[in-house]
Order: sequence, then structure tokens, then C-alpha cells
Amino acid sequence: MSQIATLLVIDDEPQIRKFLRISLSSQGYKVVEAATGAEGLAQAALARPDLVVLDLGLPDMDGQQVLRELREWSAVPVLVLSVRASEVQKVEALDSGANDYVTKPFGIQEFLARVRALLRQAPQAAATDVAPSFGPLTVDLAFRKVTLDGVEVALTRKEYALLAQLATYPGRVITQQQLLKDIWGPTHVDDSHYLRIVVAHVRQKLGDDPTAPRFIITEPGVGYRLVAPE
Amino acid sequence: MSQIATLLVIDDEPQIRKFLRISLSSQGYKVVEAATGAEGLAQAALARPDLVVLDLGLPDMDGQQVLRELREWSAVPVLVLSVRASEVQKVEALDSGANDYVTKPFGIQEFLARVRALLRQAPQAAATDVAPSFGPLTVDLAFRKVTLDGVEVALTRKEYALLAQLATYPGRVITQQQLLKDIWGPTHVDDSHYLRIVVAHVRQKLGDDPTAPRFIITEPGVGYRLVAPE
DNA sequence: AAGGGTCTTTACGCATTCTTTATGCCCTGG
DNA sequence: CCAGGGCATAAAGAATGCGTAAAGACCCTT
Repeated sequence: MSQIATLLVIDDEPQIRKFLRISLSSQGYKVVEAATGAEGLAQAALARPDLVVLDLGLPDMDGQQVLRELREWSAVPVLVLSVRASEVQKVEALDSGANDYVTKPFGIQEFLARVRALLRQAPQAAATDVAPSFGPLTVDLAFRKVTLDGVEVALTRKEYALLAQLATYPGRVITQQQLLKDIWGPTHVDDSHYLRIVVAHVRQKLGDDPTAPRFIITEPGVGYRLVAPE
Repeated sequence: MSQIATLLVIDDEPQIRKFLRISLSSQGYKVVEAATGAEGLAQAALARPDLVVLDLGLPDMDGQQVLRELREWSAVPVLVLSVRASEVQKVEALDSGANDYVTKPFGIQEFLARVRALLRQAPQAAATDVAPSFGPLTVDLAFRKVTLDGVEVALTRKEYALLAQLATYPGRVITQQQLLKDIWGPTHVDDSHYLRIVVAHVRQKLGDDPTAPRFIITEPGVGYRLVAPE
């Protein structure tokens, strides 16, 4: 929420991209660009933007098609741009999953206001993310709540930060450097010592045994990972 | 979502209301109407609509004002109608919390498509209770009233703002930065001190004990949260 | 102009958390 | 077999954050 929002602009016209890039950057947004529909879809998967600005008049594929393919796996808010003002097209785009529709030419102030409006309601979509569960263990990232066998587990800041980091990518190994950078900051990437202590604390609170782990698995020399959820 | 959606139309012109009522009813929506801003706010609290259609040109009060008052306690999507196409007004409305802005005259198909888009992206926004209760404690966000065991509790502005913020997302942790930004403004996000004092006051008035909390739970180093409602 | 209520500022005791320091274990490779 | 690096755990001292109280500043009403 307080994080800087990332926006993806999909438009084939360089001057429009430039115009939008400058306008949006000046507002503090991070801007990612794509010139074609295919590239746009790839960037949407890669950069995980908080909002997509999509021009319907793309050279390689129909804008509607981009929208439908995007909606198959993402709920990110989409603001559609188009020169054509045909009502039928607006209806089609909105029903294909667009969240707003702006006709070119448009006022930049109105455009920015609509971006703000879409971003404002977006965190609710992100907050509905499901809480991953690992057998008796659940890590609710939205509510910042960890439960074991239905009982809430009290974790300190660092302990929760560690577990949340691991739970964000279940089953995947997170390197020590990654964990140290995210929890202690980039100045402590060499203090792998800290990490072991916090891991020990979390394990203790979860009743986990390092030699026969139920939850946190040590990858020697690399990092840690959480067992994959069911 | 599969439930029939209820829409609230706030407009002083009977012919527009009739036009919208017929159009929306034919789509299967339930339609509630209000002719004035005051009536609209009352209906919003009473009927708990899933979407509000608001005309800015109301006789009794400024549309912007209606919007702001509504936003104090409700996150329901709002679609604003207006004859004026001034960009400044659009920006104002969108920044006051409107989710979309349509200029009259408009095509009914586009209007209905925008209604569908808004209902689609915010299915849970309207589901939040305006008067959640936490055992003996109730926080009525619409009437700005807090009662404990049926007795009204007198809270100061900041005290109420804090409790309202917490009650908007029951059971969820609200970070100190979030609370400070919303209550004191973005310039005081570091004065976590203020927060403790107001929390202490609210707890005192609610007869709450920090070490064995009935209502407000401290998440050390992070923020506060209200116990989940029953 | 006085008064009450609200907000801000300042101060301090206390608990928890974080950091530091120390020690023993296990596995691996020479 | 032994040496060494990485891992786990324990227990201190240091630092930070929380809760409470109280006094002064501010604001609004009367």
C-alpha cells in the first residue's frame, strides 16, 4: 500500500508511451513499458504491475484478446485507452474485464485521477489473497497471523518477517543473502549468524525439529525453505 | 456475487431515476432510489447497496460533500453522473472517492457495462459491515457512535478515528504508519508516540487491559488490531 | 474573557526484543 | 581419523518499544 506502485503501459505508439511515462513517473510511479500485446502479457507476468494501461489499437494482436488472456490468470486492474469512441467497443472491453475506459484524446489530470481511483481500490483485491496452509500451520499474510493447530502463535517482528518471507514462496529455497537483506537490510548480508538464531526461535515456537523438520527445512550452505503446502 | 446486487440511485430528476430504474431492473438488479443527498446517505446506511449511482447536481447539498460523507464509513463503489464535463470536476470527484465518472448524456449500454465492471471488481467492498460488533462493543461507522454494553461511549475525534480505522478491518493488523498517516497526516508517520497515548485513552474508556485485551490487541513493533467479531 | 475539553509535549518505569558472546554438534573432505 | 566449516542452541547485556502519568498549549464555546 505504502509501497511504490508499478504500472505497465502497453502501447505501440512511442510518443504516447513517452507521454505517459513522463506523466506517471513524475507522480512517483514506477513505469514498465511494452510495445506489443505479446510483450505486454510477458511483462505483466514478469513485473507484476499494480495497474495495467492498455491501448486497444495494437499492431500484433487485438487489444480485446490481450485483455482476455490477461484475465485468465490475473486480477490486476486494467485501464483501457482507445481512439475509437464506439459504445459497442467500450462495452466489449469493460465486459472483457477492463476496469475503466478512457477515450483519446484525454486530459492528463483526469487520466491520473482515474489511475489513482483504480489503485485506491486495488489493495482490497490483493488483500483477499488466500492464507497458505502447511498442514497444521497457517500463515495469513493479510492478517499477519500465524496459527498452529488453530492456536495463534505469537511471533516477534523478525520472526514473523522470516516466516512470511518463506511462506510467500512455499517450497522454494530462499537464500540466506535474500533473507538477511529483506529482514536486516543490505548492510547485514554477511551476518548469517543472526539468521540461525531467529530460525531457532521460530522452530521452537512451532515445535519444529531441525533434524526431522515438519515446516522449515535447512538447505545447508544455501538457505531455508518451507515445506510445500498441500 | 451470485446474490442479486442492490443499487442505490441518488438523483433529483424523476425522469432520470425512472430511466435508470427501468434499465437496471431489466438487468435483474434491485434498485433503491433517493432524490436528495441526505436521503441518499440515509438509504446507503439502510439498504447497504452494492453500488451507488450518484448525480453531482443535487438540490440540497453538494455532490462532492455526499461522496466525502459516504466515504467516511463505506467503501461501496460509487459511479458519478454529471452533466458538466469539466476535467477539474472529474478529478475532484475521483479523488474524493468516486470509482467511475460518466458524463451525461451517456449511452445506456456503456453505462450498464461500467456498472458490471464496478460490481465485478469490488464484490466484497460492500460486504463490510457498517456497524460491526465485538461482543459488548459496537462501532457504528455510519452514525459515528460507539456503544459498550448498550451504553454510548464518548470518544474524542482522534480516539474515534483510531477505533473506526481498526473496526473497518476487524481482526486485521493496522500498522502504526497507516494509523499515523490517516489520523495525524503523512507528516507524523514517525510520531508513534502519539498513537500509544490515544490507544491508552481508548482502552481506558472501554475498560480494556493491554495485558489481557478484550478488544484492542497490540502487535509489538507493527501496529494494533481489533479482535475479530463473532 | 473565562472555562472546559482536547491535543501535544515531556518524562519515566517496565517488559520485550534484539544483539552479542560463547559452546557443542554434525557432516564433509583431506 | 582428525580438522574445519557450517549449523543449532543457550544465556548474558544492550537497545528498543510499550504503557502510563502529568503538565502545558491550544481551541472552541459560552
